[in-house]
Amino acid sequence: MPAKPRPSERPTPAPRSERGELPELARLDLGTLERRLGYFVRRLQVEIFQHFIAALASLNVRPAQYSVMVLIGHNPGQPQAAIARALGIERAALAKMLHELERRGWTQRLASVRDGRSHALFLTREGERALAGMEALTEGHERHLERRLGGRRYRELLALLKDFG
Amino acid sequence: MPAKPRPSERPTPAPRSERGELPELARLDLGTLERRLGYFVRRLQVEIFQHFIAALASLNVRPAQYSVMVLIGHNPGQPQAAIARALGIERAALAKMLHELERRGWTQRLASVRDGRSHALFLTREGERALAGMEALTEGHERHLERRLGGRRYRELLALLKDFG
DNA sequence: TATTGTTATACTCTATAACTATA
DNA sequence: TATAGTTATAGAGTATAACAATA
Repeated sequence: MPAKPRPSERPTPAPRSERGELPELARLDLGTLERRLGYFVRRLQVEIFQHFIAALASLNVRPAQYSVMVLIGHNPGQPQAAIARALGIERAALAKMLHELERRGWTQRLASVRDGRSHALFLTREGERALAGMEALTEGHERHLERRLGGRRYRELLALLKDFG
Repeated sequence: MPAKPRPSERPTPAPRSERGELPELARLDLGTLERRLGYFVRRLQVEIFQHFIAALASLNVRPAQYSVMVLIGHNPGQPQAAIARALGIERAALAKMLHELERRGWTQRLASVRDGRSHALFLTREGERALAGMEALTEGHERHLERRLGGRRYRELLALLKDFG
């Protein structure tokens, strides 16, 4: 549904984009946002997460849950604090998430033999299977991003960010 | 506070980072997250937003509020729907935010003369001043990001993302 | 019929504090 | 005294549906 022109109600003419087209779709002026890295990073992150959630809708898995499953899968036996620290999330948030993952039968907490305070985390057999399913869907999601961004931009972004992080 | 080594409680040796150091700080294996653009974009976005919020703490302005102020400032007289669409946020969320911005005396809603349904948005005189303050602090924030990421990576990221969005 | 702005609801995320049990 | 895990709370962000007024 094509929108109608938006009225500018002041003598001050609303600035137009540099491309010179008519304001039919009201391409607004981003102003100083054009120079804010956070603005563009946020827009991209939101788009990526939305597509990720849709891609994994059949498993009803959110990005944060996926990242926890991956980390436990690659680091079995680690305590919760180590996982939380590695992902930059709060211990409290992780505890709540693990409750849910355990309820689904995907993760397991075993009392640590070396430190009575900590829980060693593992995936269950079923959790391994679920993770395999997530990885298959996530691969498809990643290939979608590659097409969406263009292979070159995708690779350059990944290299820049990975090198930094 | 240096942490102690984390126990791996299974025969399976926990994978270590490629850098060969001892697992004193338990650098965990990111596994397949190493190939997920969304993971790195999210980590960067969170770091940027945290610093932004701290940098503008004296004004108590959140990133979304700042982006709305900038857009209204550069596109005076636009209706709410146009602002919401340009920023990719919900009309409902914007309505709530404008309530707050209006309460602070920074924005103004005038009934549109051309469309009885819509409100033309403007910054007040005070809003213009507040925005100027935000821009000064945001510039400092942006220069911090440039140092943090390295000037080259900062510029490359901004160019890649801006060109895409 | 469709759109604008609004309100209400629900759910997720985040941040914080307080608590216990261990170290 | 510090840490690990837990619980509870509050706040922000997001998504959705419903509604009145207007187009």
